[in-house]
Amino acid sequence: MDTTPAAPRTGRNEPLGFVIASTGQAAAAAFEAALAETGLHPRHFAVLRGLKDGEAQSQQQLAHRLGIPASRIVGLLDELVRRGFVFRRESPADRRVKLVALLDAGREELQRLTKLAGESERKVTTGLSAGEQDELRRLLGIVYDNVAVEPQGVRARVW
Amino acid sequence: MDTTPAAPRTGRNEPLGFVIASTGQAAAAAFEAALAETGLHPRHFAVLRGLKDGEAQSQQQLAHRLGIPASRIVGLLDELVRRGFVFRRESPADRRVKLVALLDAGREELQRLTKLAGESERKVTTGLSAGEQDELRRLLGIVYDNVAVEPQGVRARVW
DNA sequence: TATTGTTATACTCTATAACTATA
DNA sequence: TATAGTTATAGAGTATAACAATA
Repeated sequence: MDTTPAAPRTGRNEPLGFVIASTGQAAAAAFEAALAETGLHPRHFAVLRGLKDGEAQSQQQLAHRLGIPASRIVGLLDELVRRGFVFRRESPADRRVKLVALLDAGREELQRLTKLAGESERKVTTGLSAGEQDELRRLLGIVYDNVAVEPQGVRARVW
Repeated sequence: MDTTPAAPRTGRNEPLGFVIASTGQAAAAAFEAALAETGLHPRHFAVLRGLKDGEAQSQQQLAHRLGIPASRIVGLLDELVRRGFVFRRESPADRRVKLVALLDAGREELQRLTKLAGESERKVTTGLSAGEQDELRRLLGIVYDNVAVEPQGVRARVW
């Protein structure tokens, strides 16, 4: 017998909030699936992107900029260091601080992930004209400002 | 010093997938917050809605229809029974089966939750004309069909 | 005393599978 | 044997707070 639960049909009169939430979840899941072959999570991608601007920076600067709790950035960086994508070194100015930056392998991995992200983005936008994509962005921006608790224009960290 | 992490600014060139995902998360969080005063989770709301059509039904029918795993419906119903919103009784035809249905208090609670959901929905749609809401629905429908793994038109359960 | 990075603890969530009582 | 409902267990994920080193 069929044991898989039948999800509710998309009633045309489901609340818009529900439609947005479930579409958002599906999009996030699709992106996570797109990265799965690398063994990395979207958050690792976010960290690598946060490091791409060259200059070595402290872990806390990085975490703060990405909206990642300080206690969580450690594990993410551990994994990236373990894979040889990132290195840590002591700050000469303050020995409490660890400066982190990309290695060449990390730059390559970032390219690879960016390519996968682009494919995922293309999948998301299939069938939407450039104008429709702009319109969707605009409408979601309005919704976001309506519901977000954060200061306006600041998005919660999903990836 | 400021310890709250600064979330990344909504760059206008963030991938659309990210914009959708973070907006979806914010919408879901807003709805959950709207229900918080009742002490119930959006999933309880979904269960009550699933029961509103009167006829008593087995827990598994209900779980299957809502896309909730069988082992999870139990706890949700426990809470609703505890609050006097729902009752369980043995099926006369098959004593393994428990039929569940709304009590009057459950119907009242459902109304209350529906009202809160409506307020949340109004908050989501503030500043959007009816036409824009339709357009947003349409565009998200395209995206959903692009990325969803489920059979088309079937939405994952968020609430 | 305060701060950076780190680790440990405790807590929530959830999926899985075991278990019971019926069929 | 199979099924409905239930419960137990284990694992992932995460937030919080404790901690060591340094300022």
